Amino acid sequence: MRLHNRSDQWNQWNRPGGERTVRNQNGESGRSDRLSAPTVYDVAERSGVSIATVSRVYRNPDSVRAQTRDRVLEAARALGYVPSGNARGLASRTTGVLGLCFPDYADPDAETDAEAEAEADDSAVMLYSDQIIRGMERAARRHGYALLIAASLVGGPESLVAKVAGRVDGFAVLAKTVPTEDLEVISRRLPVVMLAGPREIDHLDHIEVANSDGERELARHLIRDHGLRSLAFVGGDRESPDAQARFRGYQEACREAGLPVADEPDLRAEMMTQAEGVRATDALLDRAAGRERPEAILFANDQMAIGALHALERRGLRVPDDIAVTGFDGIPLSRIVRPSLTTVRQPMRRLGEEAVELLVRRLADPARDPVSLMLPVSVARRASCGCG
Amino acid sequence: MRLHNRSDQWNQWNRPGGERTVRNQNGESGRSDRLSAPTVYDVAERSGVSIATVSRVYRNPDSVRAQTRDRVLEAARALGYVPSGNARGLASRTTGVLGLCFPDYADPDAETDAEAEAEADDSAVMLYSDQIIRGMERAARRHGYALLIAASLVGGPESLVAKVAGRVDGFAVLAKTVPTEDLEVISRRLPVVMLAGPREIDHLDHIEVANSDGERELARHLIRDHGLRSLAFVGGDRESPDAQARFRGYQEACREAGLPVADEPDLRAEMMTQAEGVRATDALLDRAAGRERPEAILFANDQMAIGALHALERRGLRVPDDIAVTGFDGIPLSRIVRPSLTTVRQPMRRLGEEAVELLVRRLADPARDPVSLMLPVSVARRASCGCG
DNA sequence: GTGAAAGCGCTAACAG
DNA sequence: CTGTTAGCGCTTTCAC
Repeated sequence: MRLHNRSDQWNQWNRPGGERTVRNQNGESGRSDRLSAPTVYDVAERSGVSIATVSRVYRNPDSVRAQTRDRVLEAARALGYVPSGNARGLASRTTGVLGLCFPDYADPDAETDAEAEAEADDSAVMLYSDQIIRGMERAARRHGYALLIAASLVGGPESLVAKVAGRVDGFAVLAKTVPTEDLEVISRRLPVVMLAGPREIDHLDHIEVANSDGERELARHLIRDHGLRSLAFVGGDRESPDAQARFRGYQEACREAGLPVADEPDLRAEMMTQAEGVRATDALLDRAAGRERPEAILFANDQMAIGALHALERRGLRVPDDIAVTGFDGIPLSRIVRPSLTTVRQPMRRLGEEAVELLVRRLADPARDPVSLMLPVSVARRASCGCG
Repeated sequence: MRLHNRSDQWNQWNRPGGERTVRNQNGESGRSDRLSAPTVYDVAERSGVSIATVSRVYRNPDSVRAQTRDRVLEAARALGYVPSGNARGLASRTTGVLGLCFPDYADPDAETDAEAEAEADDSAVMLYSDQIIRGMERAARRHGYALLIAASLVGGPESLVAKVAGRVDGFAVLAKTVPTEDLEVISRRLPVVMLAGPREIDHLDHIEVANSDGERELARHLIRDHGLRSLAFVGGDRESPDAQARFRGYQEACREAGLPVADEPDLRAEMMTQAEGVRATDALLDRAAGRERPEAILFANDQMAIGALHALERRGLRVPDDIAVTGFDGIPLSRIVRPSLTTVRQPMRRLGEEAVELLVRRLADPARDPVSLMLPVSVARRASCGCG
């Protein structure tokens, strides 16, 4: 317990703002004043109340007599008082902010010209995180939170992730964004939810998308409804859990239907871009030159499928009459290309919303068991498979 | 100056974490520990250095001997230490975060089903802020900042804007988002940049888009290159500075060309949606029933123009042969519709990037004169005017 | 309903 | 290179 707490001492120790008062007495004001913003002390002094009351006016207005409150608010306005989120957070140990870390798809230093060119292709990728951001922002707002976003950037101990972690009450992480090791440490101190990837750390909440189910249903549709029997699958990076799961769904559908089950995708593309879709298609067709070509090519994402559409057109093959094509993701472009692309829609916006719900829920009850959600997807039957 | 500062006293006063140590001695650990996160004191103790050194390891790693640093880092890792952004911000008076306040386009409580339906139309609006967010996030990251976003929501003294303002080093505001009065107060304490609207407060930095120039050039193109002489303009809300400026550009082009200059748009639509575009088109054509119809309709945004495309098709009018149509904004959909829409592209992504640059610059030099940027736009000549 | 006291966890001179 | 010290501005019991 504290000794020597005579009032005069404490005023000096606890309220070193004596100089602030002097500054105000000097009549300084206006723009250049920005460096030393007014504090509760200034507002308290000007309105003749204690700092506690000023605080109450902002935290819980009803606990202060209306007259007092108005005096405080008026003083605050006159002074240009803006409560410091930092001080508030420090004292209350909450920030009122949720966070999102997502992968750094685009190089921030990229040439602006090249950007413009690449935008068409690029935008599909970006929309993924855009949608999640949108979903999170809305849900967060509904719960009274703001959203702090940062694309990941590897770094020293002072990485962006750490910065985010230190400024939020909890946050979501897109798969492959933050080193598992870091997450291990951070998640011991605040709620983290993993999005759209493997769970990695078992005590975390976690949301994934039904990749495998979606692809299985899509393949089933091709087999059962269109009677196709000779399919080919173009996968993605071996490391991508999404691409893996999609291939697994494809395998399952083949197995179910009594078709030969491939061990591996007929082809893999690392980046899963349109360009790679073109390449893959050409390779596949060249390879099948002698024999009969597949009746359908299933791609692990829309980008590649759209590339395939171009490649096939160039080769004079009609989609879906000569060959069917499908994608995965349900990016906006998929609805627009000709023929429109049959694909599996991912609920990205909802992913963001659910992430917030999970965070809010865990904040309310840190002891609850880790949750793992699997969001359903839906097959969009369009022209490229012979529907619509 | 402080009296009685004997070490034993000060340890007790300055480091009330004595209890924390006890807690650790109790051997508590694991998930439920989340409430009392480890601090610099814990890390310092465990690694046998002072808190200052711990701090240095994170702020300026090179100022600490490698061996010491590793000890600290190891202790931090073991403890699950995450630096508190709040404490850091409070002590250093900076947050390393920039903010963005944008309008609350979509009701966060909207039915999710209805949302899905509305998405097509909705997405155009949303993309506006999405693009800005994207631009800001990238630029912010490049400068080492994270981005805090929040759609505006009116409220008491504790509005979201205030929350954002209290947690960032500076922020951007989309026009019509924050009450000017609030901005007045806030901008006295930290840098604010106004985006895509009138400047409102004259000492603020401010970026707008060359609405008037764009529309003028577009109208010129119609008049000079396509030889059209009878034009109609469908505007937006009387209060919208954007819509106003676009109409002004249209007027200028008419004046230049010696055509009759309208005082008012031929028609106004408040919301500027596709549906209103349909309505406006029908109204315009019905009104002109007897007389000859205009050779072109210029809409204040793409949404309406796209609605017009539908309406015209329904009436059996061919675009651009029977009548030309133009929009404004350059939303993705404008490139996709048939005929593709001639429009004016807004550099929304760049808006976000420039906003960050302005903020960073002002942070570096608070005394510099307020800047007002006007971002150039470009006319996209496509099918709906008879080009492409 | 209001005030006084006691920190929240970190940074930032300033010494050594 | 490392430690000591003095706050940063606010929230929070506890008294009154």
